Amino acid sequence: MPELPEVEAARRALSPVMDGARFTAVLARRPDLRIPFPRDFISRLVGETVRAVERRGKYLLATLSSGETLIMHLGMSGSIRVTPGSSEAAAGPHDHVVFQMSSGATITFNDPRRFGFMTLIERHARHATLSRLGLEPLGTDFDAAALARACRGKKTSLKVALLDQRVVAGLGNIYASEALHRAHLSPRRKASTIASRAGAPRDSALRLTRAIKKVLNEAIARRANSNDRFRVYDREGARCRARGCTGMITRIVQAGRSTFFCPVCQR
DNA sequence: AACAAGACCTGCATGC
DNA sequence: TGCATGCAGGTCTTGT
Repeated sequence: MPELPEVEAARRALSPVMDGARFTAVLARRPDLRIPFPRDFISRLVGETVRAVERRGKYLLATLSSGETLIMHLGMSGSIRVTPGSSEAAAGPHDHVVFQMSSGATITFNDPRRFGFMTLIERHARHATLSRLGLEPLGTDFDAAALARACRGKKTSLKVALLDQRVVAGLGNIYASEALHRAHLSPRRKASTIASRAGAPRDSALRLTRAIKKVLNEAIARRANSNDRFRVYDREGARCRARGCTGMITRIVQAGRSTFFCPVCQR
């Protein structure tokens, strides 16, 4: 499920019950998530106070008073439940981690496919993937010039480049397709074509940055991922929703993943 | 170095 | 009904 908007929604749910709160109990019910828990995961958490819950791309980061950071990733099917009061009895299938906080809340991490994980690190820079994440699409330094720079010289398709977390952090398979449609750019274009030879942003880069922000902000504002709101994702064979366009949404496979686009209005 | 393909794991929809 | 197949919103590793 989770791309940046869903992760941001999780952050906003966690922040009020975690910020300034202490871990009073930690339950790791199933040890074999994508990354195994570090040794002493529980003892390093219990008693610690959360300074803040932040998000970087699709990663949730809870900084602790000890200086360590709790990293949470929802993978493909992960979700986080926040319930008031102690509700250990409610732990169900695929509830892998349960936090009891001094704020009174119970936080439950559920993940059927177990592509998600939780771990503890001493410093952000120490985490290989985290330290290599690309532009934060809702951050202040995300603009056409930065995106063009990140795509310069890239021979992959635009869609595959947008999926690469080292280019833009947080876009996933749905919103990469949605942003490209909104920008009227073909997912098959070479990524480097949004920059001039010298690396300056073309008009397409400007349209794409605006489209990415718009698509993500709208999704955050509306919270739920209801399919009928998508312009292209999972709409193969349906009519293009772009103003004045009579095209039909097409599905292709790029880097092993479905891409949906309109071949008429996306060039 | 950059890219494609396969791997990880479970659940759901489809078709026979 | 049962069973097989293919697909899913993410990343990591392996091989070219």
